[in-house]
Amino acid sequence: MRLVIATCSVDYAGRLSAHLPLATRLIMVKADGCVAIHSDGGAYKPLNWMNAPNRVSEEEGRWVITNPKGETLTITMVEVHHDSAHELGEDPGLQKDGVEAHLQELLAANPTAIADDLRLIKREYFTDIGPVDLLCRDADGRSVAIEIKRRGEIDGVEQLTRYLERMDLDPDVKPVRGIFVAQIIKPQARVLAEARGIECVEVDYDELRGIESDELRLF
Amino acid sequence: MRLVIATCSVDYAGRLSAHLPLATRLIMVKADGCVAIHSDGGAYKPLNWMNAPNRVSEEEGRWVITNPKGETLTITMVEVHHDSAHELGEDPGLQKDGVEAHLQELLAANPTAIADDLRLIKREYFTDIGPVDLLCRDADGRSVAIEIKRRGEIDGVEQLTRYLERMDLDPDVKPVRGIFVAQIIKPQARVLAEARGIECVEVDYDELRGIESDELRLF
DNA sequence: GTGTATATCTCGGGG
DNA sequence: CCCCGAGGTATACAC
Repeated sequence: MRLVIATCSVDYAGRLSAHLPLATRLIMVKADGCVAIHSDGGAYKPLNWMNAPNRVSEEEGRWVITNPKGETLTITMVEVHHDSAHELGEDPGLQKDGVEAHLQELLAANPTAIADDLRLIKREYFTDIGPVDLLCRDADGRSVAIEIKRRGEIDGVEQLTRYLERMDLDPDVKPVRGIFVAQIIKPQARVLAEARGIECVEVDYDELRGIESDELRLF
Repeated sequence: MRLVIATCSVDYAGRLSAHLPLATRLIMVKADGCVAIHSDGGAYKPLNWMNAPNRVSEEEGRWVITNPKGETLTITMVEVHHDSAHELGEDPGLQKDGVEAHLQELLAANPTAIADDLRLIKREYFTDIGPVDLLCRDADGRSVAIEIKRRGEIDGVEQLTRYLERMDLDPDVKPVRGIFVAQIIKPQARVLAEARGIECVEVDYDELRGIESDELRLF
């Protein structure tokens, strides 16, 4: 990784045009060639950047970085205050716990935590407009499409609505019951869901993990 | 801005849990206190971070960064390879051209670029579920709701659908005509839009800018 | 503060 | 390659 502190101006031309007036900034060049220009504040997002793959042409006081789409990032250097390179090596990568996929796994294993008459038919059931998180059947033999979110907002209701709309085109499964499941469901999302006949269920991640480990303990 | 290259492991506990095994990484601390941990590849997004405002407790070989929500980022340092600080000063900030707002301005000034019988009634017309980008009227006196995107995808169609649904509740404006406008409309979005009776129009930003400057030239 | 929409979103997975 | 969905999304802006 190369770290350059320089007084520079920057221009990006690509999906939009963006210009940075002259100021002192950090230019970070990673081993894969990606370049990011950071100011001394404003969260982790750089002011300007160019992802790998790209080609860097480094001339006297002027770097031009071009990617395969023809987008360019031009850095005009007025003064370089610091320039160092560091060997970092490969990164083993980030391990996450508590994302939607885990919630989906737990609920697939315990669909009765959503409604007590559900049994799982398929995880990631593919319609032609996208995958339904869980497809279940209820005690009446009806198909139940379940959309799972960590946070239940309007987007998720729209997503489930699209799937229901699509599945209802098949007379064999129609009418499909819809359930929107999340750790927290925002009031607006709840209103929209219920107006469309979609049930809302809030679940607790830690509690589900508890159920899971209780079941494991039985073996 | 402080730049530290260190062999470290990192743990984040907050909205989810995330762990970084021991490796050599860049730790960037900005003047506003935000901390970002970068590997030597993988675009501009750090592996882990903590935005300002936060509190940093820096002990021997162990940094604990806590934010007001109680989320914590713990960095366990095994070896520090580099540690430098740099005065960058204020950044004048990024100037952008070509974002959705500009497209909206251009189309508000030239609604006939969308359909030749349109005249503008209101930009950012507020319904109680959100703002319609442009509200126009056509030659037949019908209300026309226009949603503008740089890239036309399914989300935008859903958004416009919600507005149309809402506006159709008012018998005085019903039925409202909907037009989805974007520089590029993805096939899926087009299918969904047309299935819902929403027209699709692709526009060219540079061409619109041309129209605009031609009109200015007339004065 | 909540709610809504944008983003050069980034990133990963599947066809 | 594109499409689609998740994200500790972040960020800006209106109410």
